[in-house]
Amino acid sequence: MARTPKPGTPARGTTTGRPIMVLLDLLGRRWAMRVIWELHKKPLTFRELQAACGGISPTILNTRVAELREADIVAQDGAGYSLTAEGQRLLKELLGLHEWAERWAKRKT
Amino acid sequence: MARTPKPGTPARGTTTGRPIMVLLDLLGRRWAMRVIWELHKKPLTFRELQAACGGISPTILNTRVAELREADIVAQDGAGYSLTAEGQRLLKELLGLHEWAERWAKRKT
DNA sequence: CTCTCGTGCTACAGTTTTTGTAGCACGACG
DNA sequence: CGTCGTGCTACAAAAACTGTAGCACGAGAG
Repeated sequence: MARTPKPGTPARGTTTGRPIMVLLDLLGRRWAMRVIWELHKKPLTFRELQAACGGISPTILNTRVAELREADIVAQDGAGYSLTAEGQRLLKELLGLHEWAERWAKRKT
Repeated sequence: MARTPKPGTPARGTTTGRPIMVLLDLLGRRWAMRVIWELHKKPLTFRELQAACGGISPTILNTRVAELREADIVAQDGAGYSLTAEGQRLLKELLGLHEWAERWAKRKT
């Protein structure tokens, strides 16, 4: 499959490697943010993570997890998968999205 | 193409329609966040937006823009495409990602 | 009116990504 | 040895995305 984007190298829709563009490419891949989200509470095994994501196929989970690991967002140790320090900081930003989503859901159509 | 996820209706990997899950599905589609990002400064025409995203194909741009419009994040008027009030709030959350990305790019490997 | 220009957008075929199911190889335990 | 749970791979089918071409429309010029 495709290459993991890294800051300083071209990503989808840009050749400059601007960090935000690289990040948007990385997080814009299916399940990427969800995986980070599901690791918020505690480390999970591969299969727990798979179940937490509603039965995502192992193929793509493995791909995403490998990318996030290369990006230093997720780590793997004996106990399974967990967020790195960077990953935890990123999760905090996703919490902002959570708040936004809650308000968004309440908007009157 | 696929259905636009809405809060309260099932999204990828969930049947509950939890707002954050719905949002992660919506934003996890290719180019979705990038489109929001590129509208930060001023409204853009379809073709300006296309160029801003590095030549994204019109097919998918149109799909994304329609989804974001249904989600009340992007609006379309005579002057082109722009962010709604909701969209502007969401953009602020993406700015958090920007800061994170800048620090991330500077980390020593 | 006609010609040109830029617009939003669609058609369509080709490619890449994602999905779903099956199951392998390994280590721990009995 | 047999069984269990683990991380993960194989592979074919389906869905998403890409790239190019070009249509239909409205505004402005002649």
